[in-house]
Amino acid sequence: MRRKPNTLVPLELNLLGAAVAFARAGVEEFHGYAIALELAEQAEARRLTGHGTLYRALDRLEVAGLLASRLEDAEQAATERRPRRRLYQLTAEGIRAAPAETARAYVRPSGSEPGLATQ
Amino acid sequence: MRRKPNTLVPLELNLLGAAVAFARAGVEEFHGYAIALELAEQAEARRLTGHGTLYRALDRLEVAGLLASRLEDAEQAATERRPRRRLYQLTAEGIRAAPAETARAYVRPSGSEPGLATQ
DNA sequence: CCGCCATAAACAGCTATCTGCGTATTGACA
DNA sequence: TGTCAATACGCAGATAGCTGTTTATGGCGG
Repeated sequence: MRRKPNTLVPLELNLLGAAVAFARAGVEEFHGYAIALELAEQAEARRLTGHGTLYRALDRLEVAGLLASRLEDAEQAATERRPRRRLYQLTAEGIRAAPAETARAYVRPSGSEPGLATQ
Repeated sequence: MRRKPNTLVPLELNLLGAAVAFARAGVEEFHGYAIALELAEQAEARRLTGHGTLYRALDRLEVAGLLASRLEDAEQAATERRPRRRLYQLTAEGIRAAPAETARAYVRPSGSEPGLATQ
């Protein structure tokens, strides 16, 4: 797809928007599978079958410095009897890179909350 | 299946035999997926579709005190980029409970193939 | 001896992340 | 403008372990 430097492909914009939406909702960190479910539920965007595309896009965003990731606490995963998650967080650069419309485009009005729930 | 106390069902005997075989081969600890692959390869026993049956049988053996398990080191799994394993080990009681024939039955000597052209 | 029922086994699917491979798309350049 | 190459995307499946639901089976009471 020979990408133009310093641009984001639609899926990346989408994910960045999702990250902003999470942040607005007070969720500092999110993981790939959560986004996969979200996208599947909204039936929006691609199917992301197998989630391979999604995880690779998240990787790219991290490499680009727009997201930062850490592995979740191992004990947490163990007590909840599930695989360990990789938790992503918006960086300052990521916030800058996400245009307002992108975030709005993702948030998709259900009732539309005008005020920003901070932090 | 209303089991008679202090007996093992075939699958459990099979797993116990596998554990003995591993121990004989110098492998102190093994994990469920490894056994699943082993069984699938040998095309022996049941299909164990989804591995659910296998993991439940391992659980039963642990509850019965014939196996002991621990979660693998989280860093180990992380550096190898795979889910964390549960590592099983024979207990003294497990060794006692595994009759010699069971172990031999599992090991299946690969030395002698009577008339079968391998494929 | 036969039916009841506890439970093992089979089938299906979830939770998470990641890799390999073929195809589609797109930016760059001639 | 058309071609080429880089790369995103979609599909498939690997890696591990675990749960829910139905079906099969075997021990035991009557």
